Amino acid sequence: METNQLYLYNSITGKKELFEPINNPYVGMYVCGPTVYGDAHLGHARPAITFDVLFRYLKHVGYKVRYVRNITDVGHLENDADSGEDKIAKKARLEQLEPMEIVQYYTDRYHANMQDLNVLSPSIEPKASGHIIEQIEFIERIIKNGYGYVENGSVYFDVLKYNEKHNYGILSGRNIDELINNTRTLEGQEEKKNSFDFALWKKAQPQHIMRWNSPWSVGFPGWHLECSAMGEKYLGEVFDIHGGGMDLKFPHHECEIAQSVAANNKHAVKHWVHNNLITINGQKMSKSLNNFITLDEVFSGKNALLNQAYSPMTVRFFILQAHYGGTLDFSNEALLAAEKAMARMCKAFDVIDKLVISNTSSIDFNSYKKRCYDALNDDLNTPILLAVLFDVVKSINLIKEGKETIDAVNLSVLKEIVSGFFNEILGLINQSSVSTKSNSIDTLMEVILELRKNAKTNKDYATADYIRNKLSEVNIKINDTKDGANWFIE
RNA sequence: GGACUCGUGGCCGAGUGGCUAGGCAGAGGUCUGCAAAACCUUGUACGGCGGUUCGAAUCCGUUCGAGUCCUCCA
Repeated sequence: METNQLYLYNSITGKKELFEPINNPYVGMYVCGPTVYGDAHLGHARPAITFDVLFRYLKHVGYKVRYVRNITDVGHLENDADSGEDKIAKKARLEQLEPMEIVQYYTDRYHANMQDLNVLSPSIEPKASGHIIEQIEFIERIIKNGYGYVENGSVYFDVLKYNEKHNYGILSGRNIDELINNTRTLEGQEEKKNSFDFALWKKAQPQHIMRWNSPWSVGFPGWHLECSAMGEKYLGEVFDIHGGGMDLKFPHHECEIAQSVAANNKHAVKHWVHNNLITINGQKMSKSLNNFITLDEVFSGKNALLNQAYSPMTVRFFILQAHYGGTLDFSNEALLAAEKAMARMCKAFDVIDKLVISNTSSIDFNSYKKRCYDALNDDLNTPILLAVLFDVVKSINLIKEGKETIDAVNLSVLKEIVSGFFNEILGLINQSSVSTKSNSIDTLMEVILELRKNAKTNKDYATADYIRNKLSEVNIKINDTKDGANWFIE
């Protein structure tokens, strides 16, 4: 699709911009992945799905995409920690486990959640702990260029110095003067020249279990460094897209920009894309606020905030029903609405193979297809795309009822729309058609429905209702239609 | 306090200077032994107050409210 023009909102310019790869047809995309010290929650599903769709769409239109999503397994500090203690190390002590054991455990669980959500694996999933050498080398370059200083075994980034020639705050719209006035006084800041300087390398305290040798001290890399180092390693000094949650804009991504400019004298990222947050009761869902629902809990329904379990596909649909740039508020009502909406869509798609093919078509499915592309090309507008697909659903139903017609050519376009946009790009899976594929149960139900049909013919409604009610108790639902009865598992 | 974002019908959520978003719920209907489901039809919303305009929910100002960030947490 050479004519396809994707416009993406660029956080750094604040405008929708035509996406043009630096090195067509190759596209490099880096997205901040999870910190693996706990189970993923609903909030983590949002960036994963957002950038999964972007990844899928870029591939769909013909680009060769290398998608790098990191695993953060070192270097992060507790929000409320007494004294800057590595998050993972702390949990390790509490649970009497090796840090890497925890990393492995939660990484596996994260992967399982992602698979449930039908999120494709990234091309490369690098771990911070596996790139200590690259990070040290990156720091050396920053120091050599005069933007880092060593103090007591730790290395800090000199923001003020950087800001003389460059613009610190370019992404988040902050300026240094405000940072000076507004930064709170915190403990453990004495080593830094300025409160807003950030660490590139941190000397390990005795309680830190995760530690590596470096030219400056035995310690661990700073919190923003891994993305700069790994992005450069796998995507080059300059690459196309960097994604992540809104909450990462400052300081994380701001610091990344500063690091890359300090090391290479150029901006590493052409296009910044930020997804918004999932809120609950209007507030950000996060670990620190302790108002989160893990994905496992959503899928099982085991959380006091949940009225029921919601399938991974319901969650995916729910997230896609909102534009990635806006907040999305969690509620049982909204999840339930998504579940029903998705079911209705799937049921319509199920009847496509049973549609009667006419000589002419009263509906032009190519125009739907165009609207699908238009929706995605306008800053990945998945809610609009879903609205178009609901128009398609309506058309399918009208054809089914004989009120509209479809010919063979349009039928193939219709199938293309479903497999292309619904399955391939949005990554949704029609589970109603998948779950009923069991030969023995099919045969069994055929027999039962036959017996019930006979009962109905004989006006033995007591027996007919008995069959229906009893099976309903085990979630096998029977519906009578004018073409006979059908059944499904609820 | 500062930076930024947002405020749309019962709920979720698009959009935008004049033309139906969509979904869920509700209402009416079709179908039907009954039920359920399915399908069809249906709503006239854009925080308050000013202003610009032939015309604003959409632009500007102001006000109220909410949120995110402002930390050595991604």
